Amino acid sequence: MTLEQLAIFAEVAERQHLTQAADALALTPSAVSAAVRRLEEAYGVPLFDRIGRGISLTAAGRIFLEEVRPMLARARAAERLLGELGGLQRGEISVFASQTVASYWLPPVLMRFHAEYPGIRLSLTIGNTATVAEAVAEGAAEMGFVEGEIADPALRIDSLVDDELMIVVGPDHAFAGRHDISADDLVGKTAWVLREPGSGTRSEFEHALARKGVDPERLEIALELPSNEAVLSAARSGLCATAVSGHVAAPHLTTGNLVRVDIALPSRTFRLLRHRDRNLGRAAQKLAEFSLSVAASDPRADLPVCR
Amino acid sequence: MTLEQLAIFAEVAERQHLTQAADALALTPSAVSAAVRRLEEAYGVPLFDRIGRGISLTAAGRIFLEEVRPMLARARAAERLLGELGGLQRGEISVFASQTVASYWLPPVLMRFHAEYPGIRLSLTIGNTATVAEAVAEGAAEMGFVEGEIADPALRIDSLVDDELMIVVGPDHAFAGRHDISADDLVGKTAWVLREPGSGTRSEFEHALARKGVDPERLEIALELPSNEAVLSAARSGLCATAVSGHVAAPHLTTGNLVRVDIALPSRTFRLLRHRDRNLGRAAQKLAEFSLSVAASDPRADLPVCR
DNA sequence: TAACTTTACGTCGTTCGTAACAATT
DNA sequence: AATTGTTACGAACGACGTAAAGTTA
Repeated sequence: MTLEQLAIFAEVAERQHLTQAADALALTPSAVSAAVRRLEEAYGVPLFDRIGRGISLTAAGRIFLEEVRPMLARARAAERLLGELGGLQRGEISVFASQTVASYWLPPVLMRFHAEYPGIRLSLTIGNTATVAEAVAEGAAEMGFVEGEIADPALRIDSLVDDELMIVVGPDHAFAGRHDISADDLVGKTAWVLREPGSGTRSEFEHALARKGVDPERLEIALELPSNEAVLSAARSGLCATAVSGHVAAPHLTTGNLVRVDIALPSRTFRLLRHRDRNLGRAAQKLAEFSLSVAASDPRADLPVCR
Repeated sequence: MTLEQLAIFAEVAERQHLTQAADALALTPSAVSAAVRRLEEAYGVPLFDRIGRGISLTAAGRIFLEEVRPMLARARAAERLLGELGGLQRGEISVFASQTVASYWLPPVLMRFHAEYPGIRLSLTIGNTATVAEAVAEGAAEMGFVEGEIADPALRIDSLVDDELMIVVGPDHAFAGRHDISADDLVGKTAWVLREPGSGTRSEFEHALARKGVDPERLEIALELPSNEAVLSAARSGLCATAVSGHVAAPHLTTGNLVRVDIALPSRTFRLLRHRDRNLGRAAQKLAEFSLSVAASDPRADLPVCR
């Protein structure tokens, strides 16, 4: 039983006229006749009565037609879907990303992509760097976004934008506006509100301090909070300093709610992870290009006041 | 896009293993590989990633698989249906029949058929002789049952059983038990309750009387009733006579509720109508044979006391 | 005669299997 | 070395079109 046979059968059955059906199908009456006969003989069921010089459905044919019609509809739907999957009209992309990039840099990229290709469903899963890399390697994610270093031979890695870890304070804080803050001032001269231990931001900050010769243990930590927005709210009070990703701080710096402290911390890079061998669908490929071009257009576009 | 291609795709997709899928499909890996490739190239959509020495679904492939699975299920259902339509497990037979045969002789035949082939749906439509013949000629009915003569070159006609028109009265009626009733006695010696003008029974009765030299107009008609059971109920009172088909009267004669008057009226024949050229499905053909054999087994089987 | 379906037959394209090949574990 | 997927190629099969035949209105 072939889809073509069924389509031919349906066409003939609905027109009750073999020649007209043949025209509609762009076939010769001979081919149509043969196709119907094959279908009938394969199952031993007469579907049409050859009556006089015409043909008309048998009872079995009528019943079968009821089954065939919705089936052809499904087939056409599947065919259309397959075509759309090749184009950019339909699809589903699974993206894994680590905390910061998922929360700050990525959303506007995804939204812009969605605006351009509304038929593509995007699903974003947040995980740590290892989780993201594993998902991409296994194929659970089409692509991943992480901050920081990663090394996996199965992965193809592209740098996107630089992210600066920065120290911010409220405008009323003693550090605000000053350009002579040294690393040593970070201990004793201010209280700190930081992300919780285990978070990427916290560990990066501590490593950065250590590289500057400051023992993180000596910081006066007033509070540990489990979200970026929480520590920023605390800093806004002017009673403490905090350290966050530049992408996190950016919107607050532009409004003047927060002020950056003029101490350089090492920057890290957002990276795009793709599988080395696995082919991306056209949609996913487009999203990857999208991310790369957004990143390339201006690595600092989202950090207008970070200098 | 072929059903076979889809089946192959689904098999490979579900096993994530081309060779195993090939075994399951009784094909060579080569054929399976080629089939998948054809499907992919026809629509320009990579459905599998060839990764290492294995293959795994792409995102597009996963989505497509969700569409393909229910579709293959439908296809298999249609295929099964087609097979069953050829056998006697499924089907639908439309039968047209005229009043008397539809109401009395046919039902037990249909019930016996149904008991043997419960998967076959029977639909019975009642009409007059002309309606029935037309339905069969047009194909609206697989077969028809009528009483009396019919002539249509498109129809194949078989005689089934004889039906006697008979005069019946209640046991208290003056005619009951008498064997010396003549045709002339039918006028003036009893009141009549008859089926309405236009019914087959009424017109046949009047023609029969006319052939016996009795003017139907002279009958003392007390009441005209539109159903066989109604006239029989009236006759049971003993106050009138009536004329009905032997098949209609039979059950009442056996119980003694009614008595037949010993006057011979011409008999008519129940006939089976089939289209001369149109092929019956196996089920319908079986039903026709069924009717013929029931009729042949004993033409009087349903008329035990009609003599 | 005209309309319609079917049969006969040659041709072309598709799909299959065998066998060799390439790549991975 | 064994497993797995792919390519090359020849053979079998199926479907199509042309042309002719059979049937009916």
